[in-house]
Amino acid sequence: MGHSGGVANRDRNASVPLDAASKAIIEQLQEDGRRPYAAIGKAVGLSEAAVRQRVQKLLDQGVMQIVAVTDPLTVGFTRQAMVGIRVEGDIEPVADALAALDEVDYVVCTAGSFDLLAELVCEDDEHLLELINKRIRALPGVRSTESFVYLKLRKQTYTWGTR
Amino acid sequence: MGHSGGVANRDRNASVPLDAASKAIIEQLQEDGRRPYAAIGKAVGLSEAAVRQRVQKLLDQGVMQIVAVTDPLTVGFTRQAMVGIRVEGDIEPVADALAALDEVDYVVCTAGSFDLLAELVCEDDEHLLELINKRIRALPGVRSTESFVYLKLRKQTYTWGTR
DNA sequence: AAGATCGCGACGAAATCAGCAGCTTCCACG
DNA sequence: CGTGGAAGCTGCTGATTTCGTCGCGATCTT
Repeated sequence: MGHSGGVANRDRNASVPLDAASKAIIEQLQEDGRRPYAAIGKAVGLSEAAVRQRVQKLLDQGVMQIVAVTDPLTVGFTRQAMVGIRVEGDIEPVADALAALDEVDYVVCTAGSFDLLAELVCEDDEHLLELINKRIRALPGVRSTESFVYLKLRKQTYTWGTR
Repeated sequence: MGHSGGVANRDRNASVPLDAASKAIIEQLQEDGRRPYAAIGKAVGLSEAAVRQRVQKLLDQGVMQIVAVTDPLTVGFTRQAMVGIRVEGDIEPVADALAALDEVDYVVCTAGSFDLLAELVCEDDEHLLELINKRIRALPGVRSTESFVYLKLRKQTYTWGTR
């Protein structure tokens, strides 16, 4: 796929333990992804070089990524939806197949009345319909799906900090 | 709230028309939010200053934001969930109330068997339980909720490009 | 048609980044 | 205990990038 790979792709469940300094660095970059290393260093009490090394390592490890995020509705994707999926048999291969689709930007395994949730980004209704009916429901192991078409995005933040 | 505000907070439904150059710039920054302006300029055929001015405008307009994103599970939030909510009466005030909660990082109005979807980020089970039972279900207008606790994040990308 | 506005390219000054060497700390191991 | 090694931090230097500003040309405005 043309994607550069998202968080949790490198070490799937690595659960890298983060010390206080790295968490503080992440919080700084959650506020502004382009904040200079020196400014971050001043805020967290490290030298500029140390911050740079840590940031690079966090990126390499896949713990975080620094990217531009947009509201898809404002950049030409007029239809978005969340799809709840019930699977029979192994969930993993279905999750993998979903993750391989370019229009799917988010896949999560869940407990509850769905086994998987996937967020879809489409150009129009026709595209969305084709994706759900022809490609997602056709995946082996998919028992049923339920779609929630997005009407309005109300909140989208990335600054939840760390603990 | 302590949040800096997400996409679509400034001009809610602004739908700013983006020309090809701005779209190309956004795509560059979706790959790497720290890519230098000069490199972006070379890729999209503009000068460094032009890229810089356009990026600044896109940020000011709220069309995009450049931030660090992480898998919350790796930074100390052990419990995440999506909550589907059925509302009676106006949806807007409920959406506003949800958006005001710090633990809620994502709120969207949907068509389908839920009126709203909200993503929650919590520190532990107790925190999650308290949030759903005491604060979300107690909101006026909330008829019922259904929770999907996250077991494993499989894909999370922001590089869907533009159209 | 003159004037105003907007976006872009150009350029210099200042800030930032990248790589490297040296130092300290902390363990593991003999 | 003492030593080797790894990891992390700092300070340094040169290269790169960012930032403010200016002038130009195209497009609108009146």
